[in-house]
Amino acid sequence: MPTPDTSPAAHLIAACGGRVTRARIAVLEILQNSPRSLNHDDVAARLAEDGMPHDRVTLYRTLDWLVEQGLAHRVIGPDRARRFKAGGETRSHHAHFHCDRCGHVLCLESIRPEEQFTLPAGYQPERAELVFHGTCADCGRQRGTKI
Amino acid sequence: MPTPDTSPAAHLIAACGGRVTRARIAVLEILQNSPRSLNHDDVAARLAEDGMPHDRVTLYRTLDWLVEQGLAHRVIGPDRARRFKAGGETRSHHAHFHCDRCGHVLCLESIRPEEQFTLPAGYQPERAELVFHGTCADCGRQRGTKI
DNA sequence: CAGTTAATGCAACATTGTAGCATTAACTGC
DNA sequence: GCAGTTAATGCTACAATGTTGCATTAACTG
Ligand SMILES: [Mn+2]
Ligand SMILES: [Mn+2]
Ligand SMILES: [Zn+2]
Ligand SMILES: [Zn+2]
Repeated sequence: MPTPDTSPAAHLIAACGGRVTRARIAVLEILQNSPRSLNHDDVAARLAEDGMPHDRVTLYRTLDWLVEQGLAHRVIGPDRARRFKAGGETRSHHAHFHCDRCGHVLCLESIRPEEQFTLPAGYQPERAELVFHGTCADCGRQRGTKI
Repeated sequence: MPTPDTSPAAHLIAACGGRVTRARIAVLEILQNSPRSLNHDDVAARLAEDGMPHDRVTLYRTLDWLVEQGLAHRVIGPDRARRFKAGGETRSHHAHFHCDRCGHVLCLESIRPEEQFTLPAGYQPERAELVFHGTCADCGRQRGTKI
């Protein structure tokens, strides 16, 4: 029986008013420790590695909850699977880069497409999603290496 | 037994070198006659209305073929279903607008995000997808009317 | 520590998209 | 026009992703 979790992740979750469960702590820490966005399967695999597997449905609900609370954000990608990353994006909505070689989705925090474009009359945009496709820095360096 | 179809759609299909089938003609004309993008179900419903229903799988393959040939293009949207619109987009890759009220996806031909942004060193972008979310011109005009 | 209730696990289902293969129909050459 | 060839279609079964309902568990409360 582990002592009550006092990790930063646990504190963030507690601050939202929800219950601080092992699943939420573990998932949020996995997102926080990953440099790139993860889909449900990625998270499930890491949970299993760490010896705490969870049901598929729990994972869907946990990730949705983290997004609702602003502790994670969804990344739009070309495949049908949703991807997630730690941190909200309501304020700083940034662009993303999808690598066609390794399949990773990375955040481009420096690029914020909001208010960069003038829409035709009548349209009332509330947010913009910008996704680049191509070769990421890692894959561009190691040509020919299949990750 | 209808006479050989000499519609513009049939000519476009013939110019691609593929067989000019009823399914391809009907689907392409449906896309051409729609002001907004359509998903597979939308197209299937219109085909059924016109008295020529087709198998689900045929529709998937037909739409994919039209995109391969450059006669249609895929629209990225927030839901899991792909949407299609007549016309290629290899050259003029434009932005799209997703209306949160009526759910329609519209093309913003005037907005082309390519080469508008400078990426961090190492990234080699090949194309960009830009999607706005908000209220479309129609929904902004007719407040409270549910389409 | 016991009681309350949110969170979880499980099973079943829904949606979207694919693969294999037999059948049909569009083209080709006559 | 007609027969032969083969691309396209229809059908079935399946895969991947996500959702719903409900019984059980575990996190909080006092
Ligand atoms: Mn991001
Ligand atoms: Mn378009
Ligand atoms: Zn890469
Ligand atoms: Zn609208």
